Amino acid sequence: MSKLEDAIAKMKSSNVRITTQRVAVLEYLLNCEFHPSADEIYKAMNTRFPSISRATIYNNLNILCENGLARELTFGNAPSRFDGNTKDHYHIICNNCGKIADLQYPLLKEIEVFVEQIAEFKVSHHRLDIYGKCVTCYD
Amino acid sequence: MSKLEDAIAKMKSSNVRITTQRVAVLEYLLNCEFHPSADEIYKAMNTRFPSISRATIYNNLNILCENGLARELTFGNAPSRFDGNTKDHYHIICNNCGKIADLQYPLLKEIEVFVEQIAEFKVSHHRLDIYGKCVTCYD
DNA sequence: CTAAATGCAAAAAGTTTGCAAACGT
DNA sequence: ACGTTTGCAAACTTTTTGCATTTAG
Repeated sequence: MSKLEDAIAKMKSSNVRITTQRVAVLEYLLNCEFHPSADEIYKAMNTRFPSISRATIYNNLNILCENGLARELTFGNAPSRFDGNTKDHYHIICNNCGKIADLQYPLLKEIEVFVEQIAEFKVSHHRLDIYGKCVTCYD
Repeated sequence: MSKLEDAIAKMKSSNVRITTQRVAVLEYLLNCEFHPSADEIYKAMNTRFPSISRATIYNNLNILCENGLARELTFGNAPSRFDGNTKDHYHIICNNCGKIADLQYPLLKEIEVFVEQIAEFKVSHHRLDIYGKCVTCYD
């Protein structure tokens, strides 16, 4: 079962309607080797669906994220990036060119345990981003 | 030497001009027991300076951040929050009410070392946020 | 005196919303 | 058929910019 078929099955079981545009956005995210912005997704979709609207892109991205089929990566005032990889992982971000790379690292469960102990707080998840300069950006 | 005097000394040595509004923003941040947005800072300043402009707030926040006297905490499409505490620390954020608490935890140097080893990447810093529900927000 | 900061208004950028028409189930 | 999604335009929010006036050093 391909990742796309798997994701479509997930949509069906969550009663998320299978529309052409929605599947196209999902497929694009699953096969994307970088972390696209809504606008980049819009432009990519635009070649196949010349009349697609940005609102449709945003709407579908939100629905996919709400249903665990994509992740939104927010970066301050910069446009959000989207990630079709919903497995837990961290990110490495270049301060200079903005490139985002995935970082596989053992999940920091101990910090979550610590927080639940010291604070009266029920942890749901955490986010870790490493900033710096990528190879192509340092002298 | 108070935190404010200390910060003003830092401004002088960085050739950052000491204006009434700038010092007021800085003082507000240093004494603020929460993490205010630009708008909250604007409203607080507005009582003392009825004609202050949002542009002045943003301008000063940017200058303070650029000079290491404040930190901007970005949260996606939600307005940025500002932190007068420039010592390294993490944050705990409530998914429900949005409240932000400081988290003192030993800095994760080992992850930075790891990233520099596996990736060709010069790390400058990292950010870690813990999400979940605060006491007042869980049943 | 000079360069930077202020206040104002307008612009910019990203995202959301309202609505009629089209579509999925 | 029904309710959801689409596409369009307009609205909205946060932040930035341009510019004349004021202020700090």
